[in-house]
Amino acid sequence: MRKRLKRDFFTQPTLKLANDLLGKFIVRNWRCKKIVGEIVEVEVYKGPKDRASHSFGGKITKRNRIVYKEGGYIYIYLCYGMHWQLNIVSFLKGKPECILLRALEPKINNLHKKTNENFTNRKSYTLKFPGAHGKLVDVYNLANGPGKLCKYLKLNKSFYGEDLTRSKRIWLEDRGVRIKSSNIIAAKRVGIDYAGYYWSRRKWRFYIKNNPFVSFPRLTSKS
DNA sequence: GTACAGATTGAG
DNA sequence: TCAATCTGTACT
Repeated sequence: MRKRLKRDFFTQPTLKLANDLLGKFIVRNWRCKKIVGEIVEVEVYKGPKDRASHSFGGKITKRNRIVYKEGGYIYIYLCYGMHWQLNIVSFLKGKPECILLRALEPKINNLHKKTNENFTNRKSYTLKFPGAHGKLVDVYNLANGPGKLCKYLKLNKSFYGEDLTRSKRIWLEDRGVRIKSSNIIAAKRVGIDYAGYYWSRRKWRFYIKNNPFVSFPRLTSKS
């Protein structure tokens, strides 16, 4: 089952959509190949009340204007001058809310077939496969963070405003995976302590329980 | 025009 | 623990 997700999926209320995104597949058409990943970790930004959101206070800028559209568009921006961050605009037109994709479980063709010859199974979480230039790449470190995720999917500024329901180079699919709510962990968002006690402690980061592909952010302060 | 901080990452 | 690297935003 491979069903492309349509507008009605993306216009769901943001917190509901965030939970529904877990287990969905993101597909990137790149040079006649498909780069695929299963979404395993997301984070909600619910402006204009949310102090951590780029649309806090109803602010509209050239950068964030896309989040005022209805759900299904891509909001992508550069962070720290070098890392792209992929967000999916959610909910209704005029509601500036979005969901940051933080980690994917990469789906690589013939992963298991190749395992016998080229893969080395070391510790529990170090599965490796030969990358583009013959170099060994750790699958678990390929898309376990918002910046690395964009690198894996080969995304850049040109995807700003891309419509996930129509685009020929990137879209989302339902492949029949269902994540039970008891297997979804809600946690504090990452890297937004500047938003103050109330907003930074909201548990709007969601990830699949026990999934080894989620990001492991360093603890900068007490959790 | 200028100053500054940031929804991160990988190296030391 | 720290620097890389650039753009939006809020000032002068």
